[in-house]
Amino acid sequence: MAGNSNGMVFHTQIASIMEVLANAAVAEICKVVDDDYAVFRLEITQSRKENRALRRKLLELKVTRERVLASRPSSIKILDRYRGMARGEGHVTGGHRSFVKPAGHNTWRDDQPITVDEGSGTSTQQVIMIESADAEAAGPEVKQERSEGEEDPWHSRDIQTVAGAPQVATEDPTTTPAQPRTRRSITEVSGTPNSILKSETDTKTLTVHTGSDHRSDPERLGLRRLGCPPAPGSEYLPVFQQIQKMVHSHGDGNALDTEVDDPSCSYATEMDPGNISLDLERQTDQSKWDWNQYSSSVYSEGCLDKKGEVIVVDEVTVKVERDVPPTWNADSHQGDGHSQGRDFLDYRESLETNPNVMTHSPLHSLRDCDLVSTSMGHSDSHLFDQVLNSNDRARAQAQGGGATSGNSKEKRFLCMFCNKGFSCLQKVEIHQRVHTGEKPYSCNQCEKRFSRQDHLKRHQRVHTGEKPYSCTQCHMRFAQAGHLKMHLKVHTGERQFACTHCGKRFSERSYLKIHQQKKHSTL
DNA sequence: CTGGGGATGGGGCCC
DNA sequence: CGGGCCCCATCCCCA
Repeated sequence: MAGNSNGMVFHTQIASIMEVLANAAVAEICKVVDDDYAVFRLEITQSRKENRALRRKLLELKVTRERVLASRPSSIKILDRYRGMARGEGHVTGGHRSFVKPAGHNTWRDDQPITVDEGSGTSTQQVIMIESADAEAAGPEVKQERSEGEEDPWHSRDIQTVAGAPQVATEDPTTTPAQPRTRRSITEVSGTPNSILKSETDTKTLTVHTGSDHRSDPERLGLRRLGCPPAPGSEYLPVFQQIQKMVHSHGDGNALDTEVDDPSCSYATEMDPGNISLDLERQTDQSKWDWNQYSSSVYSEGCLDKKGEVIVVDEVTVKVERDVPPTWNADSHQGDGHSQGRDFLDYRESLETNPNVMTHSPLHSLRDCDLVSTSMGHSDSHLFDQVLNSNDRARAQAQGGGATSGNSKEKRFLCMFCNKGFSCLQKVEIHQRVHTGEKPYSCNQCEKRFSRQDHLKRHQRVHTGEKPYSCTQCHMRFAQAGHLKMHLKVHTGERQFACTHCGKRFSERSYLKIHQQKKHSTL
């Protein structure tokens, strides 16, 4: 019995000890979880605080910008002119007074790289200008815009707990296991149906997601090569305007706030970081980069104004994704072989292998523009550092005697994007509009824009009904010589394009091509 | 499906 | 050098 009694006491003691240990373990686990959760909440809180600060800064910036614009009659003149142009397609949506494309375009039109949103206290825009100084290190080339006195959030992140959140005694923000984050310029757009900014958070990944099927775009041709890469050879890289973020998470896009407001950790709390709202999908809208907007802003209708040439990229929608290295998303351009992002990659690749890039770019005068500097995080800087370093390398190589031949008849002016050679500066500048999407010449009757003046004139025959080319065989008249030439084949019965597979002949190469695609696509 | 017309993009050349 | 034109290619729309 005594043994049993001792055994009972022993078991009781063991049970007691076990209970104490279990309680201690649970308490420890709870503490750890609470701490982690607190850290997470602090991250979110900090993000919100940063966003608020950034928003205030942007508002201040906007006010300053308005003052600047108000003091610049020429700028306002351009703005007003464009508003007149844009009355057909530009809409003032909600409180955001901005020129937007028709529904489904998700592009903005601005008269200047710096655009003022009127009538909305919440609408802000921010402009990124990547300034590539000659032979300078890539780092300083990317300017970080900060308000005065604002410290780098990476280095100075004051931890603040939200009411109701568990207190964390002394968490060193710099040593917290928080995910590295990247501050980005944020454009908050309110009232723009296709440009909804759900919330603002930091982002880790800059994803340029393009690849729109321009066929589905009513203004497809105008958007065809929008958002092409910045000019690597230019002293000033393009201005990325309206870096807009769309934060999506768990359906409603407000999950971040929801998560933040969640009750603090407890025994029952399951923390699944992967399911927390930081797990945000990237999603960018198509046809985001409309260099035409820039064109119409810089140039008057059908008139090329060389002043203030900049390259503007509208609306790069950036979303948040965890653990993804900064990269240009080349996989997101399915269905469009000429996607903008792909262009950027191509251009980067070409830079790497282009020893003769010369710097003949209309972007050179960018320095004359009083642009707002950039606000980019280091991941972005890293991204563009690659570009800029490539740019510098290419430029250095060019200066080293790559393509500077003394023979003026040589095609020594190389396109900085595709390395194609041209005999004179003007040609290469015009050609580079292929890459930049710059369309300085706009039709004053239908808002269409063109990269070349002769194309504009040719287009305007559509409105005038002028058909100077008439068929001598019939009464058909055509606006273009090529149309007449093609038409003449109707009379001659010429079918010079034969299918190599079945022998069928066609009058036009395009017919043959379609035929082969449909009939012999498997060959 | 094919053909025709319209429109646009881009290069080259001429004046 | 800039404007203009020619030419070609491509795509879209429609009958």
